[in-house]
Amino acid sequence: MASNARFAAIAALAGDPARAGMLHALMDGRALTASELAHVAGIAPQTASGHLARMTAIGLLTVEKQGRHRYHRLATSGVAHMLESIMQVASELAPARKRLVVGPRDAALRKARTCYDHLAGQLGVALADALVAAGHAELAGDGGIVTDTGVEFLARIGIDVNAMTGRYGRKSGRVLCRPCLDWSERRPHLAGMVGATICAHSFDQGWIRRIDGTRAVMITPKGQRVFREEFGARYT
Amino acid sequence: MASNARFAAIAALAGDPARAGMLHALMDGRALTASELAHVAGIAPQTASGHLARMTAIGLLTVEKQGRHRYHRLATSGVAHMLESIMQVASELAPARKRLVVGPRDAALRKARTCYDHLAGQLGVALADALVAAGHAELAGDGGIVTDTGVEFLARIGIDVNAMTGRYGRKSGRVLCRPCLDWSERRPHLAGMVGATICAHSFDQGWIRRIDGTRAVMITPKGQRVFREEFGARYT
DNA sequence: AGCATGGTACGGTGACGGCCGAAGCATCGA
DNA sequence: TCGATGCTTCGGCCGTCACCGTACCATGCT
Repeated sequence: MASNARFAAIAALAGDPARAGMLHALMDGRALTASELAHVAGIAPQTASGHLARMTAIGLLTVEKQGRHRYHRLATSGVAHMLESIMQVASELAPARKRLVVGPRDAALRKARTCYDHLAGQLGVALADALVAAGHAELAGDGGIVTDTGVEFLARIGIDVNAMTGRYGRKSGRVLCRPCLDWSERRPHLAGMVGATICAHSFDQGWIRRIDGTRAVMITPKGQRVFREEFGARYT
Repeated sequence: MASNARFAAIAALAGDPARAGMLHALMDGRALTASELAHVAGIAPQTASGHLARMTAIGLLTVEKQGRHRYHRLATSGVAHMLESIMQVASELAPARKRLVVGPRDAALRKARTCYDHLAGQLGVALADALVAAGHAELAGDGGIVTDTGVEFLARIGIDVNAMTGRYGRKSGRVLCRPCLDWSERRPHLAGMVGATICAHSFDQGWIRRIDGTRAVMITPKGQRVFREEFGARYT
């Protein structure tokens, strides 16, 4: 079939180290400028410009210009999911010895970060674990659901898991969610509609805040209290 | 982080047209010989051999030798899922007008085929629709579940959805399943543990049979009866 | 043993593509 | 209006890699 060419083109775009770095940086769902992306990829701005143009042309990225800046972001959540699944394979295939922490910047990422539109890292996994332990959610490799008590629990905290129903095409009578395997913790955390809603609410309430311009987030004192006492999450 | 290199290497391997063709052919979960793969990719055997060696070396494929044949297959279901998600992006980004049927071989694929370990095409979608319509399953973009009546219904047909529990790491009290977006029908069908079990059972019972050496399957008369009368599936 | 077949190294060729320097546009601030 | 900044286009260099012809190894059949 003809779509094979498209498949190869997309995978090839993701297959260059420089572009992979940019896509990786965009995995937090934010929009970054060409200069920022050039910096994270370690290449000259002209080179980055070319890469970005190609990825935008094929539809992996969308760009919106504001003044003299051009903000690039992942075009769809499907793209984010594709990147996730490649990372998943990459970590499956990684030799077991290669599991060492490389630096303080990495440590912050492992602690808590965003993964496109939801929370990951120790925080993300701990929240997922806590919800499962309390019987508020059920997770398996194939999928997951939020139980009735979970819906109630989240509503009490101020999170309406039905708010984004439309966007995720929910037809079911139950609240479904998607597990997403964490590359640092190697355990599932909450993604999909529910994960995105929790993450957005956490930013809104000031429970978490972005660290400078990275995917890493810091947990505010208020967040510490909420995550530990309300959710019952346990993390170091 | 260092795993970025692995990410890029994997995506780059998938990003070559010839290799993409081979991976695509392996998406049905079967093991194919180097010659067969060279043929579907339209390249010389030596070239294919090199490609296969590289993909095996990085862990995308596994190979088992039988006599003078070497059978290659996708290493893990994670690899299949990665390929799926790339195809998903490729079809999202495809221009709308490009949706034409190209030939009889393609027609067979659209009718019914395997997608790694489960059923896809019109048959796969029709089965999923029928199960949802009967209240036996619930599907959304994020995930899906088989209801209690669904478990009972499938058990009556001879399909034990709990049989493969271990392999899929199910911890939940409910039977979860994974929706997989069909590239030809553009609608979700049943994947994951449940989809794999149904597919395997359908082969066992002689409801479907492979067409020569392709991903396409034909529906036997017995299968026609079962799918229509038992499942209540509607397809042309 | 002898031959055919499936599959794998090796070397050379050609092309695609990543990279940056230099130059050109657009936008913002003074 | 002038300069600074963000970004893009152009041109040329260079490395990488896909490809196949040839040759070589392994298995199986006769």
